[in-house]
Amino acid sequence: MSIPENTPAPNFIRTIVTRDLEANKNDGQVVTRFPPEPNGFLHIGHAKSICLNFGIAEEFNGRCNLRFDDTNPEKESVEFMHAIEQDVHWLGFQWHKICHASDYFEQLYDYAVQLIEAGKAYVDSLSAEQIREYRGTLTEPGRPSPDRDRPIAENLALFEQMRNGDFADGSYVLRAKIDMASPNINMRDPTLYRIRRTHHHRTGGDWCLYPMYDYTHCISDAIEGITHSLCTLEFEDHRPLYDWVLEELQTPCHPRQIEFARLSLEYTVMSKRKLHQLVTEGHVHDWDDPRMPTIAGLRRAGYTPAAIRDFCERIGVTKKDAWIKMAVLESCIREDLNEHAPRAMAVLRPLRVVLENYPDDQVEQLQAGNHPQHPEMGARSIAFSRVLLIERDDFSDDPPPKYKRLVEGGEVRLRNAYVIKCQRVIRDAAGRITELRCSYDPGTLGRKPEGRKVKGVIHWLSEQHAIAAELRLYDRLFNIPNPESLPDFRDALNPDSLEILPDGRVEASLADAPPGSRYQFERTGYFCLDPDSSREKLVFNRTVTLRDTWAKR
RNA sequence: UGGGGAAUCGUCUAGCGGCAGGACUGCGGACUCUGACUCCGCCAACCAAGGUUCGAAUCCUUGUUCCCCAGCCA
Repeated sequence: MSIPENTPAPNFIRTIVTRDLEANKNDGQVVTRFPPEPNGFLHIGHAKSICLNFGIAEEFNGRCNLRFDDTNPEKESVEFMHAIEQDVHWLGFQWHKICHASDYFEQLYDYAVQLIEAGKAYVDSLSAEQIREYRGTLTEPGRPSPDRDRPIAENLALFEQMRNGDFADGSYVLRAKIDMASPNINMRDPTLYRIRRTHHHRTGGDWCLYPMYDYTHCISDAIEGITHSLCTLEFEDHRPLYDWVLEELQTPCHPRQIEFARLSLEYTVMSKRKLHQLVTEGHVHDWDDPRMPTIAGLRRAGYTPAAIRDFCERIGVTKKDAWIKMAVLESCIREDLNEHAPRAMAVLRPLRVVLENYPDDQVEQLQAGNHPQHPEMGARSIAFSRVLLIERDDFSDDPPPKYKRLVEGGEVRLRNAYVIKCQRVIRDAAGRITELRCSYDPGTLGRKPEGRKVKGVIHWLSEQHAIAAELRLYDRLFNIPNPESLPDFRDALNPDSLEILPDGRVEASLADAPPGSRYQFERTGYFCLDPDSSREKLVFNRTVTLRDTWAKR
């Protein structure tokens, strides 16, 4: 795993920060921030930003704030805020402090007054539609609003009245006075404040006037003494506005905005609007559904913070629009879990095996190592008896070439136990296999069989000792790499993204496993105990399958 | 002939005038009481055309393709 200890891979932002430090900019300080809007759960794309911002701060002995960009109360909530805090923390990062743009509302208001006094902002009575018309198009310049040259004193009075609630929602806005002919549309007198009589989750009913992102973000950065303000590519055209506000206001600190490419992951969607839709329309169970690309979903699926951080390191940071394959994420979690997850045996789709030459009333406690490469992880006992359960897939009455598992008349090794031979196949009236009658070779416990080679090894459970478990098998949520390319992304939803196996069995040693614990069920995949589990019924989520070079053939 | 960005193996990424390297994937093989892991090997790239230079992925010119922007969202 290539996380904190190792030197991180070079990227253009680290290069910039290193150069700034060498040039002794910002008094040798590095201060970053992760600025989510609390209007949804964090997803793997946010993890990239979190790892970048907290990672840069960590690497250069700086600080990173967690700042909530809570300027649009209509969509935000404390619930989302808490979920975000939990997720950042779970990823293993510690913020220097938690901040809220809403904490700066008073300062922001004062700064706006300064802007008005300097003749750099005005109160506009144009409607939203009119503002759009006046803005011009990509190829044609805009026209000035009739209110553009409103006298400063009048602007001041009006702005105060806006704050006092004297006007209806939407009747007035405060706009920056920049350049209606700018080729950059963001500079055509952008809106700074709008009137919204909405309860804010932190300031309650204190305000009916809320600042816009472009105005709020740069000032918040300046207030917090941010040195490097890292954001995604779509804000590149906003940088002139970011700089304009801070220059006009002569703030004590002027952070440098640097843009990088957001994460795009194949077979999922990343837009919050669409994730919202998946939840509210019931295509998934909740924000933490293991099929969701949210941090909470990945956590519930069994992903580890280390794997997610490793992933963010592996994908790199550039300005190029890139599509990351799901295989990269899966490789990260397999690498981590292969190393750290204890092994156990589980039978997903049981098939009964009766050992005809094994005493009816005998039970042996066999020892099984918890990790093949790490004996220090210990071992546990597994009961062995006359009636066993094996995986249905591990027997075939029509084996393909090179099939190494059990066939009629053939032998197979039971993992951590004996070699058995299939004598007879029992079928029901419909011809479906209901049971296998086998014999075991008592001389093969911990020993190779004599005079022959047994290639196959399969997992098993003693029927009377195994405990019931529901196994939830997850697959990709969408069946095309880029669902957002469709007119309606929901058309690409994978109908088989969840398969529930209600009649699975797991070994008894798992009876007291705590929710969230992760295991490798040998030969089938990595699983994580779901919070839906109860004493009566264990529920496991499949995090990811094992690599399977056989299945690929 | 609006503005802002980006182009390197299939994918992601390193490179900063001097042997195009790594990761994921794929394909062979070895090992194996997990068809896992591990190990060995292989396939595979500088968007194009010019120019500068002893030497160009890198510098210059001209193209091409892709992405973003016309919220009182962030």
